Amino acid sequence: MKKNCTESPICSKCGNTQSIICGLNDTDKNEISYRKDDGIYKKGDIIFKEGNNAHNLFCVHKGKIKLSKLGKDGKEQIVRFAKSGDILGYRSLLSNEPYHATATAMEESEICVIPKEVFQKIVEDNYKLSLNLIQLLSKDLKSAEQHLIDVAQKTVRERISEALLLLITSFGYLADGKTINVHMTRSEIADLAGTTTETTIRTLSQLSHDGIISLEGKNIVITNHTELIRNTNTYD
Amino acid sequence: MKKNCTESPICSKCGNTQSIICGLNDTDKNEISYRKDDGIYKKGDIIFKEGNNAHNLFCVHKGKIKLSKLGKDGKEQIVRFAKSGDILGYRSLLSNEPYHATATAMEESEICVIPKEVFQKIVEDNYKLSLNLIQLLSKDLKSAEQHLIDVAQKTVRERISEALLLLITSFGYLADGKTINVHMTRSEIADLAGTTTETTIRTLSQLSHDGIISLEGKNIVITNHTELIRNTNTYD
DNA sequence: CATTTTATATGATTTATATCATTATTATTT
DNA sequence: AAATAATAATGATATAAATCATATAAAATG
Repeated sequence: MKKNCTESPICSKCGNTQSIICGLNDTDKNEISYRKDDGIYKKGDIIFKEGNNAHNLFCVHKGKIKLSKLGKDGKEQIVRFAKSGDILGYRSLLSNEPYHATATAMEESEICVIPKEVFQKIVEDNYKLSLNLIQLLSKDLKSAEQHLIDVAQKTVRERISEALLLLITSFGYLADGKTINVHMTRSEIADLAGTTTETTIRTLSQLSHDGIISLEGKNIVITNHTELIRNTNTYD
Repeated sequence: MKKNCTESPICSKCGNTQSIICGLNDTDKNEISYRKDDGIYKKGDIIFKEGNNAHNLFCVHKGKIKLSKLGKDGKEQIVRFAKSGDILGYRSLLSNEPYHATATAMEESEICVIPKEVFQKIVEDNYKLSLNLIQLLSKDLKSAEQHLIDVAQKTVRERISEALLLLITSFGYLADGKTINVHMTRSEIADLAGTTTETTIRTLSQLSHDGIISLEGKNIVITNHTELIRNTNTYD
């Protein structure tokens, strides 16, 4: 559910320096600022749906988003996350396809909505931007392939350990440097690791029992990072 | 093992019209023809290895290639295939990273080897090419994400059915219109479907018993395509 | 604040698939 | 052609994880 926001972020003054939009010149940024719409999405709100026609590029100004696809019997599979500075939907716009996944806000998020034509126009006269998009796609493809191997070959305990590490790289820690900076239900973690809710609950409490993590309400605290990595059974 | 070939294919006269190289102008094609090297790879030959530094773009002129990554305990996972007209290694060249996967010839293959600098130079002054690369990456990412869900959520029988369909879309049929145009061992099919050799053997003979396929020596013949699709348990 | 809903926790049971073991068949090499 | 190696085929057994069932705790809602 999108609502209008009183003060819309201005692209040329956006704090997200790592965003792909930031590499653009001021003319382009101003064009985007002028044409874009701005939306606040509440926790659980759907930003776009898998299979729907793609009309916009989404630029996450603030918040946390999960990208998921529907699998067998409607079971959800989380494919990746997005946070401040990330852009969503560009793949569909570039190849004129429907959205590949469903984007859901994991917490209150502020997202700039840039119309398809504006984005396409800017890509057309920005060779540099197209190279950056290639980098982005390469990165996403690389992690998708890795995720594939993980899910295909690892045990549930290894996959859940991987999932926790992914949450850390995606969202980081709270100020204490050990509490994962995101709230997810056991069921969502299951959708990420490719297992069931019950097994996730059991495995997390095992990890907790083994002193690797600590479950404190909605928070997951990493108490032994080295051991967590060892539990993923990866060597690189 | 690379050998010199007496008559190297000339890019401007290459029959592979679908290749990304074909969209280039004659100047670029001639530059590639002049600078490229040409190699014949025998069945089982490794074209490049996961983790090695990337120095070349590979353009498959003829043959069949499997791209695989090493997973847990050295277990192989096939991530995709390449055939005539496909290019390999471009992702690593564009992002200056080592090769992401190992490329192995599945049968005698003829592959043009284009030096990194030549490719990079051409990408630099070819905006159109960079857009095509984006399309390619998008396509690969899309299928990687689908493959992820398949492996995560489907049963072995469903995954093996998917694997057979992937072989069909990758390599097509022989002239009879029903024999899959590629030879793979049960172990390789297992590496593709993410299961074990024994289970693959059992499942294939079940599919054969159910009249969906027919196992004729090294060949797999699809006798009931509709039923094979139904066995993948996919609806789209 | 009571009530309904949603999330977490654990136990018991089942099942798909891996693993181990052996034999048969088909290729490859000498 | 004989010998060797690689691949395919089956059976028996073990096991990780799903499924089913129920209980408790926490959040959301009227």
